[in-house]
Amino acid sequence: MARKQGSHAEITGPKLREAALRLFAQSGYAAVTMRQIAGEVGVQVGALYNYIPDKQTLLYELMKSHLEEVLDALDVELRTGGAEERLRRFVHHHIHVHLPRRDAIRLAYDELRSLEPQNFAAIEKLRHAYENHLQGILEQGVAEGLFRVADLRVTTMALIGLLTGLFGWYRENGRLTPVEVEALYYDLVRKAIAAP
Amino acid sequence: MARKQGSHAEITGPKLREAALRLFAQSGYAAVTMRQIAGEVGVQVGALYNYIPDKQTLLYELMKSHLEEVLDALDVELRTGGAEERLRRFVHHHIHVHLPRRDAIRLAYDELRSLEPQNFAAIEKLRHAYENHLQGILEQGVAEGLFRVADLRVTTMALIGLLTGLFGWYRENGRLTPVEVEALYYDLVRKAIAAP
DNA sequence: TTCATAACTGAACAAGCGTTCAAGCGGAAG
DNA sequence: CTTCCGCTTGAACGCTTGTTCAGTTATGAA
Repeated sequence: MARKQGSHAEITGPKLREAALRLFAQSGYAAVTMRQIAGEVGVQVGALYNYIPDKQTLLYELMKSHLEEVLDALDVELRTGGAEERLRRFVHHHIHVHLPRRDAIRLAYDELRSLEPQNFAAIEKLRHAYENHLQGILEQGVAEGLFRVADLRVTTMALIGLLTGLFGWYRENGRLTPVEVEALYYDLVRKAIAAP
Repeated sequence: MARKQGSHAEITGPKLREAALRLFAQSGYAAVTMRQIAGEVGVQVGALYNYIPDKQTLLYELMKSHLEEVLDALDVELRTGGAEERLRRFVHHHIHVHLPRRDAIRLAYDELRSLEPQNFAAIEKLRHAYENHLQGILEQGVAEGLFRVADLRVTTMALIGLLTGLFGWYRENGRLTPVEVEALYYDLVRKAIAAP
């Protein structure tokens, strides 16, 4: 029977994932050692292997659970509405979900190359699902005559790049609040694809 | 007296830099071993150290020489012209210089974290110089009444993100030629900041 | 209080790391 | 042809890597 109290498992498990996420995002998967992670958790290396089968699976699970979480929330958010309203919600969701999770999105974009082929394929699929949400909104907007998009795929990828670049330079304690930055980014996106 | 023919130095040197650039961009600095690089060059590990003092300096020199090259070319390109013309040349230059050098720009953006503090500071400076070129164009455009920019710094960073995201997904043998993709990206940039 | 066992320690493992260097090869200079 | 030396080899160095595991600790259940 599983112990419910007094067990460290329910502390060490999350601490391990937090530390790994932070360190992987900061220094890159290959540059982080299991001993570094153990040090942050406050435990010896060997103890980590009560929670994960190996380092590669740890990376994969971190990326997968983040992307699934974000996609689930997005599905709900975009269920209804016109193209303009859905675009606004997409930008809002993208920025507000990721800003407090900068480490997670940097993993999802930078560390694809550190995944073994099978894991890579699974994560790539989730990333495509995310891109396709935006692409669907653009299609809808074109159909509604609200947007003008010269090339659907290129515009989708360009806007994803625009929105994701934010996490490379934004600083929590900088000049602008998340709300201000969201308004500025939405304005750029909206104007870039507005029908004349 | 330096040998001019029959010496391998003038073959091995460039081959080393090419291989290192490719492998670093592909797998990340930390994940690439000196033995892997030597293997690609067709030489034993020890031989590499006739050309570089150590691995870290190799990374630094690759990033530095790429950025300096790009900046020098940009200085010439943007010397004259109105804001609209200079913006067009900036986008043209950015895309056409980097597309055949995808590895180099990925290094410059992804591997900043692999640099030791002193090297990091030097590279960061060059990156800022690049961003400031675009920012100068935007300022000029606003002064000329051609562009409308709500926040100069945010717009600069957003557009850099937009333009740089391209190198994450564009494929040489894909559906679109560099010229087509440049036109599409320029259109997005132009509309995003156009004065009404 | 006793017992079972989840959680952790501490040491060990083979493999691989960046870097060094004595020794040898082979083409250019004399 | 002989000498010289830039370039390369092949082995070695001390250290770190991810992972394993027998043994210890400490907790909740009985």
